[in-house]
Amino acid sequence: MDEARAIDAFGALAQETRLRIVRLLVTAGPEGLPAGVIGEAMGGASSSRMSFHLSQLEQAGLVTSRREGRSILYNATFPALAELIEFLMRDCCRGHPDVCRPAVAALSGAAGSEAVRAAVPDKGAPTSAA
Amino acid sequence: MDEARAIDAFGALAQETRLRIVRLLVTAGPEGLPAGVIGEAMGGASSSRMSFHLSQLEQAGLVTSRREGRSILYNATFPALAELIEFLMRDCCRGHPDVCRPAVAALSGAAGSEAVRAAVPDKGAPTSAA
DNA sequence: GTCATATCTCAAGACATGTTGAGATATTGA
DNA sequence: TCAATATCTCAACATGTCTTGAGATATGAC
Repeated sequence: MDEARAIDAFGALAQETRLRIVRLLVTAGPEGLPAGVIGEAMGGASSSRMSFHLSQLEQAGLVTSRREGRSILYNATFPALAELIEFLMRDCCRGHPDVCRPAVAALSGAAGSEAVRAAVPDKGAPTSAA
Repeated sequence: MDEARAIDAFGALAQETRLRIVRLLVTAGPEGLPAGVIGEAMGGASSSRMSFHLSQLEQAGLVTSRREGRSILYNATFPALAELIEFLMRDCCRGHPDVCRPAVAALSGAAGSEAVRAAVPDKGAPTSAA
């Protein structure tokens, strides 16, 4: 993911309604949800407001849409989310792998395991990264 | 990291100058850089422009500042970056751990290793997450 | 104290973003 | 074809963001 694309993605996520939409669609999985249901979940947002935010997310590449009958189903673009995470991690781990370890460790739930230490590279960065 | 804080952070990163500042400060490490040097690196941005963006980043918790002589040194807040990554991973891995694995794997540079598979939890999610 | 340096603060203007409401478009069923 | 449903598109408005330039503030050297 290049810088411009990351900026678009960050911008798309920097808004309450859109961030919630993404989280909702992530939990909804690959089947997706129709715009109307998403609007309901957003507290009964107007259709034009939904359309606006959904198109912003789609332009940013974070969701995709497909028509199914009368409805248009949206789903999260998981690869784009993964790339965004990777973009952030590259920035923040470049020379500071000890910073990313806690994030990965928190994910795994387990204590700072050997697995985590193995997953995050250690290029000999300082430990006082705070 | 809660939703509101994540939105602030995403908003702060959704701007070319600010994203570059963060990347610069990450590579600069814990010693940090003076505002003037950062401005130079941003193509000679005006001091008021720098001040604006740096204060945005500081409000979002992504950088911290301290005075040292005449200069004010800024450095990246690594824990905040790590929390942001964790926030994103939680969203995107909730039920879809196979999505986060590539990101972690890309970080480690190594092929999709056992270490990575161990670091990212597998709660029995579908594999067709795309 | 005075001066130079480094940075911040403030106000103004241009531009971008988010919301609303009215109306257009596509799909389905009677 | 007609009506109902689901969603999009557009224009208008309010609000927020970014840049600029002028001036204020803090620090250190003379």
